Amino acid sequence: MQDVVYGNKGTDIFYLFKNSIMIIKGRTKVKEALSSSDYGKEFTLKGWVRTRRGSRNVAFIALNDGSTINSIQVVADVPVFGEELLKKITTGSCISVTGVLKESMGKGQNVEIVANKIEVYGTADPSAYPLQKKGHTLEFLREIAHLRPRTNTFGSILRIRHALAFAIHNYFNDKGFYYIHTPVITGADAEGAGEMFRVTTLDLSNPPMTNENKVDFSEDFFGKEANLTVSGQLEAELGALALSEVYTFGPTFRAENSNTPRHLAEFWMIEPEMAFYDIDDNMDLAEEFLKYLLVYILEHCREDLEFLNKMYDKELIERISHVVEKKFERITYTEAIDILSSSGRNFEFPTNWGADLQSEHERFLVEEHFKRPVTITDYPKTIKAFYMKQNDDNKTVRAMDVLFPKIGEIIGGSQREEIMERLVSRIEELGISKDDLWWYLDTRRFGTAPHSGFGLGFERLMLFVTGMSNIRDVIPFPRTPKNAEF
RNA sequence: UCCUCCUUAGCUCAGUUGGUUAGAGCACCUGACUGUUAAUCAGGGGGUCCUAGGUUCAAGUCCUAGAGGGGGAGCCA
Repeated sequence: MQDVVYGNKGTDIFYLFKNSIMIIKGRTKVKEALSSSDYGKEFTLKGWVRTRRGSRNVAFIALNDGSTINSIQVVADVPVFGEELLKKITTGSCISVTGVLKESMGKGQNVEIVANKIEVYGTADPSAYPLQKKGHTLEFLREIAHLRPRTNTFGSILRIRHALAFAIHNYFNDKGFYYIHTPVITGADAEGAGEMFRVTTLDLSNPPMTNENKVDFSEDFFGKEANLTVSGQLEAELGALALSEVYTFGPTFRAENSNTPRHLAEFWMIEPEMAFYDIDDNMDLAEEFLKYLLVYILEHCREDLEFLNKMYDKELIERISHVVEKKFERITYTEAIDILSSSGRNFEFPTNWGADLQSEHERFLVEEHFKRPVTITDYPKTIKAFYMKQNDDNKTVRAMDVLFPKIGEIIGGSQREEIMERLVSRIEELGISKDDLWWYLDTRRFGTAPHSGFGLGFERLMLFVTGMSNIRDVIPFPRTPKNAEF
């Protein structure tokens, strides 16, 4: 690598680094080679073998290094390399190939590498290697999550996952938001967002006990009960009431016994929190944010999207584009109930004001009635969290849920209650311990401000963007009830 | 957690009213083949029928319980 000299033109430094990454120690990535037209030039490529086929005289090796969904065809003369070497090059093996780029004689690819030198880094016993050239079910691939990144499907998903995460940081950074790291271990037990995983170093077979015959957590590592976070929101609010606009993006844990294609015990959540935003500003941000991310993926992950569109979901790209183009519908909870009850539809669960909307209701609104994403606001306070801003009707709160086609609720958020008296009275009504939240309440005591925020489930968005139907297939190593393998 | 369906070869599945030695395609192995595209052709090996009980002369098949998985629901992101 060349020395990096800081100088007059910052952009030069960027390109210096960029080039040094494209070609590392003389290695070229498959993606670069495939888009090259330097016919006759020698390249060295390294990657994993997808298939090998051929005849007595010539072997064709499909080589993939994950830089793109496409594999490059390596052509090897059998007499030159010998059957002994070529025998080792089976599906799943890892090789280094040095050869000359040529226009392909065969159909199906534009360029190919005619090998001069092949080195086998690692063989993969074909009778034991679980991945075949044929397609596998997603259920089977879940059982071999350590190898599934080597498939076309999971290569695409992981590249899209990366791009989506990158786009999230990009969006917020450009907009002047600060990324803050909220704690993964929390002593606050009052968030009410679900069952929590306990964090402890106590000896579970012989824990210290109090006089009242309860486990004595004062002896535990933190001197009190501690859990894995179910949300970074309360801490994010602290950041927003100092830095104005912040966001979190980190792992979140829920110990709910949820066995569905939409729930994980460990998932990633994005939680922006903004001072001086009311509920309408919040909705505007959520819509712009989602559309930015979808456009980013459409522009940067085209080949992967086309693959997923072809193999799993024929309407994927069309659906994403549709959401980008349409203005999200905005209605209140009360309006939603009216639409549902006058729809003439026979729902399994009848609608009545005060009850939460069921999946079937959300699907009807999004997929049949409006045919576009719907943001529902002003829910009854009885079915929403304590921190949401109370409306003057004394019945509803300034909550907002964004509902997406196919996957339902993708964003849940609200304007927050910034008035101390109202917040405390709500906390007391719900029987939540005020003492545990002293630090949160201090923000309302000292320089409180109107503010809003929302939570976006990263894997839920991944479901929408990839067209996958099970959330276990959009995270590398899913954690669900009875499953923490790998 | 509830409802429902499923579990047979490495993978995907068939297996009739319970009845001899449990099958197929693909994969794998061997061989053939002058550039293949999920290569093709011929031959071969490969089974704890999820687990534990039970009914029966006889269970892959019927019954009970359990485990794992899919779909739906609830909780939610």
